[in-house]
Amino acid sequence: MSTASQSGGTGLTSVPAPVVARMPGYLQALDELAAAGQQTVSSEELAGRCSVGSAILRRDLSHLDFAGRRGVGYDTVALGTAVRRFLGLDRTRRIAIAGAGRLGSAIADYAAVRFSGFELTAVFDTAPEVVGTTVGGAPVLPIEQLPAAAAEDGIEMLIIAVPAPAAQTVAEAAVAAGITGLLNFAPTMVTVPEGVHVRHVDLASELRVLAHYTAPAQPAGIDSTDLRNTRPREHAL
Amino acid sequence: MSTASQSGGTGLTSVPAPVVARMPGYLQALDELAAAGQQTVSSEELAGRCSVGSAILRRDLSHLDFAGRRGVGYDTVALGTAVRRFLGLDRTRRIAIAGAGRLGSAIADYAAVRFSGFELTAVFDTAPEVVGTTVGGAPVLPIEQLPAAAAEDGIEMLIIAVPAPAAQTVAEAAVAAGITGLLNFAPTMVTVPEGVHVRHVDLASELRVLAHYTAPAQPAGIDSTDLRNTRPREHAL
DNA sequence: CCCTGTGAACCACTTCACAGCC
DNA sequence: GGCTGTGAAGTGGTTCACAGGG
Repeated sequence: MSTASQSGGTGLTSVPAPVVARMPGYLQALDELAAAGQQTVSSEELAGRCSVGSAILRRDLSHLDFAGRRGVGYDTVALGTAVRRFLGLDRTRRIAIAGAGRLGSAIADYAAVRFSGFELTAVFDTAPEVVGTTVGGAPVLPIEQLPAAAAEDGIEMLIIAVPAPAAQTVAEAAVAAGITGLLNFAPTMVTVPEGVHVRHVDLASELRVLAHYTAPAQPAGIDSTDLRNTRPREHAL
Repeated sequence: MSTASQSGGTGLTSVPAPVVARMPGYLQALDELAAAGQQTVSSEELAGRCSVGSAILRRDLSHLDFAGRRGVGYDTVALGTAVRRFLGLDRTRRIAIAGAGRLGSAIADYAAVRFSGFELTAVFDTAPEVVGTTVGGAPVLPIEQLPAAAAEDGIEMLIIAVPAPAAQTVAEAAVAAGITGLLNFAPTMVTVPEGVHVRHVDLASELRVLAHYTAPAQPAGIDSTDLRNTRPREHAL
């Protein structure tokens, strides 16, 4: 069985992954509403802003330790707080970036890194000419210092923005340093031991998926290049 | 939030969105295998490389106009061709980037943009000092020329890498120019008319989701430490 | 009434298991 | 024997619709 240990792990009732994935959207909308001075939202309105159905929004929120007011709606600030806590953002999370190249620098300067409950602690790189400089308000350190800096500053997450060949090595160093969350931008799959979370973000994949949806209808025609398979299976749809 | 809306104009895709999302992973693995000289793969081996089950891989491939050989496996090159066609990458797709800032430049230089079946045709920006330069091998043009360039060069997809406040405006210009696929990196939701596909890629959301999974168990409420590698490719940047 | 919260129905993707072909 | 392709069963997220509180 491949990935045998996948859902077993930490036993208890976990929140479905799709629900977790929607939470940041709710949080952003709530922050905007709160900033605009709106005190309450109905599930209908909030759902509309997030392009989801109101039923699913209500069910998602039922996973939170929070209740709305029937006949009224949700308190924007209080719900935002609840969602933040759910995401583990009720305290500031320390993050670092591996790779001070163009991508790493762009990410470092991206406001979200600093204003969404995160604190960029360091950027790691191997190139001597960038070590010692500052990127996105954080010092660029030699990658050898990752373990020490991670332990010292309590870094919990690492954004991997290095070339593909270096990604696995960086990931392993990060794991060894006690980091348990990786956001991998390198176009390579990294493997990590159980207990470490990796989210892989791949521009090429995204573009390719988009390409599928923007492709004109092409019924499989005679232009087919493979002639070796004698059975031209007809697909059901 | 990820794109779930398909229903392309011609009623083509009845292929489930999760299947489409996994195809790029198969393609990359197949390309690697083919480059390594391996002629056939079993579903077991290919699935292992993509961290999915072999059953799901076989079912995914059943959506293609392609057949493997029982007792042998799949021809790596031929299957790669079939997957490429499925993704609409059997012909080169023209793309452009809006925003020649750090992020836009990083994306433009990203090899995947050029070596995965895409051709970067132009980069658009408003800043006079960058217009006229070259980024990632493509000319930087004033954003006003988007419609003309899109029509002239047959641009089908646009990567939005502009500041959030400009994203919706850019999206509307793109739609008006006949572009039907948008990859939005701006931390804002853009709304488009039906028939246009948007994939939203949000670093802040990714980090927040990761924060949830790396958060220590919480006293009140539901702790969820869900390890499942749920959707290996969904968001990017 | 209005809007939330949720049991129950629904649907869609996943997984199993094996028939069919190599 | 090995491996694909697929009906059938299983699972889990979504949607419905209404009970229940303000």
